[in-house]
Amino acid sequence: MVEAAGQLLVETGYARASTNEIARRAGVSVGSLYQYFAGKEDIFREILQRHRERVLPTIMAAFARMAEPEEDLVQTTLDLLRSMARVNAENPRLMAVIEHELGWLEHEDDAERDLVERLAEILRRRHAVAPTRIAATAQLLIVTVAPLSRWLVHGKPAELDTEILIEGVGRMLRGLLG
Amino acid sequence: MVEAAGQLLVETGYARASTNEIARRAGVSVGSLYQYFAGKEDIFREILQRHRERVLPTIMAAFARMAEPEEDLVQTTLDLLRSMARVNAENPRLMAVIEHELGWLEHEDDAERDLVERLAEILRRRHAVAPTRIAATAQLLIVTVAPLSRWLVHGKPAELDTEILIEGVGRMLRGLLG
Amino acid sequence: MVEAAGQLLVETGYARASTNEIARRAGVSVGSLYQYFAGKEDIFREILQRHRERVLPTIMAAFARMAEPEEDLVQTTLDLLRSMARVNAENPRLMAVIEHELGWLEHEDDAERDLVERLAEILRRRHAVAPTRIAATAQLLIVTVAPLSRWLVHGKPAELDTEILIEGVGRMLRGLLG
Amino acid sequence: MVEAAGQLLVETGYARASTNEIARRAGVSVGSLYQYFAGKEDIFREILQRHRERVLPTIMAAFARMAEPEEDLVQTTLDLLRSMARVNAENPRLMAVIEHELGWLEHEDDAERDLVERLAEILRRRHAVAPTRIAATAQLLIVTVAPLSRWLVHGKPAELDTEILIEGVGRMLRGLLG
DNA sequence: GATGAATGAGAATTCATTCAT
DNA sequence: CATGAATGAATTCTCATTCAT
Repeated sequence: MVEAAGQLLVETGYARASTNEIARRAGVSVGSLYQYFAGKEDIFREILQRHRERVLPTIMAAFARMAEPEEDLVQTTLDLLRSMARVNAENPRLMAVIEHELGWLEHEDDAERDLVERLAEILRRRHAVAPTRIAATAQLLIVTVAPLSRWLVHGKPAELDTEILIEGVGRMLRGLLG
Repeated sequence: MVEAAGQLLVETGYARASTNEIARRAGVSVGSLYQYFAGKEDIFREILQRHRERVLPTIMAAFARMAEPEEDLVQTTLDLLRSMARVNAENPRLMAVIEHELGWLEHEDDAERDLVERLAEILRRRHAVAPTRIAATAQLLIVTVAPLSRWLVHGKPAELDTEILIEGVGRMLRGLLG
Repeated sequence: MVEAAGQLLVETGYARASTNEIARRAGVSVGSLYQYFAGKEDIFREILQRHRERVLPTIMAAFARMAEPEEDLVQTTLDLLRSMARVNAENPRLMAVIEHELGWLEHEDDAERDLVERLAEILRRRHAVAPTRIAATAQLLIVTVAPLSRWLVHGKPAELDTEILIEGVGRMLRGLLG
Repeated sequence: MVEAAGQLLVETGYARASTNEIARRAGVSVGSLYQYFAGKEDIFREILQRHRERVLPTIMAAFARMAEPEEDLVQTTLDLLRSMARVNAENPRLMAVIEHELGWLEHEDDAERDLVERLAEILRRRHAVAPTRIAATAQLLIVTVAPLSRWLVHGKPAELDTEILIEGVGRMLRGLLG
């Protein structure tokens, strides 16, 4: 059902994705759909939820490595970027549309705030940057890496080599963290 | 009329902004609206268009300064970031909604591609980076600065100081361009 | 629902017969109407269809009699004319409006072609006319009888006696077939 | 203007032929259109009117010949049929649509009634048929020849030879007229 | 729990007609 | 007379949601 909704979201957009059609594609009745979801929005909130659950472990794994003092911060961040790009690549169209069309139904940067908090904690423990700059640096990392990972998948022109881009990002990160 | 549409977009979102209500607010009849716009989408496309026309001069002015060899590339880029944030700040709610709700009707690839091209030309003339890295660097600058400028206005937590963030961006840029 | 549409068609014509009003008269919601019909045209196409299904058995029965060698061709054709006039007379207003207003949505060529074919076969088996004239004669019969049967019901001036007219048609048929 | 309306009538049908589009095609403003016509219906009534004015002289000429005792009634009627078919052939699509779509805006069989009257008078003077059958015969002739002439132009299958059909009609007429 | 027909408010869009310029 | 922008009532059609079976 959520899958059917995802398909339709990609094909027609949120507005034209009707609950009846979602149910039809999922091979259930509209009635059943309303047994499991409170309404149309709720289905797409679930899509968002699953998206986060898919992405979060990747980020957490990267954070775990970043927390290790012997790991290079820049390298692990670039690895994170690569991982995120890989996750996005699983269903690039869907990921793109989730970003484009489902933004309005989340008030909760809670998740993002939490990530920033964790990253700040890591920077603090590793004495990676001056204490006054920790919060801003953590934010900047999150705010920069996320759009980049999406763009790498569905925005990047084909003629641009990914590794050269990643190397450029590495320079940016070294400037920020160095 | 476009103004009325913008207001409604902010207040109710794209889906609930009806053409009849837009016309009513603009003080004209629906018929007139359809004399000037091909349909609902078209009105909002116009909003997008005006948005771009509002933003482009700012970018072009910054590019002009970047092209001057005596200007510091990083400083002018940060100025660009500040200018864009200022433009976005003129009507933060509208900008936010344009981001969140109107993404699906833009195919602004051409516009962005053009910007990247101009920026690449500047980097080339200033010998700012190695020739092999020009394209990637230009892309990275655009892809990084654009979301940042938006985020500074409608995503940034209030407790974070803008200047510290900008300084962080400065470090990233110096890393990239240095 | 089709009945309600028929009523409205008679009362107001195709253009002024709105889907909402049709639904209201049928005692259902517009939504239901659109669950069963693809659109406005579709409802009226169904009216046409039912009309044909009502008329066809009459024609087929007459054809069956015409196929019998012992039956008089002219008499059975006149009987067909009378039957068709009777069918049209069941709801003369509706038949008239179907003629006048629904012509543009029929491509009944196939149905008519089939009738001509069957009639030609009958003429051939009965050696009613010279082989070279069979096709033309069958066509002529169909093309002449059909409008006549309609005209008898909703075109004929009241002061004209039907039987005298039918007798006249008999003369024509005898001329054609004799 | 009437020409533009005729074109549109053929291309889109009465319902979709808008006054604005008619004016545009005619190269005048809607305002002007309403200076010359009382409304949409009026334009199409004019089309009907011109249609009749185009057809009537042909019929009258044939009637004049029929009135001559030395002319063969059947032959002149067949000539009329040929002439009418020729008139229809000038713009077959338009003639067909006029019949199909504009029927509802004429209450006036006055014109037809007049024709029947004249034909009856001719039959009476020529003693062509028994007095009791004059009215019915005249009607039958009109009612049969009119649809036939239209059908010859826009309904007749290409593989059917016109002259064989006309010959068949001749037989019918000879049967009818004695 | 599942079903899916029924609902009907609400949306987008059209177009005959008017009237100030 | 000509113009054509403006009008807005009316129409077609959609779709989230309900509820009796």
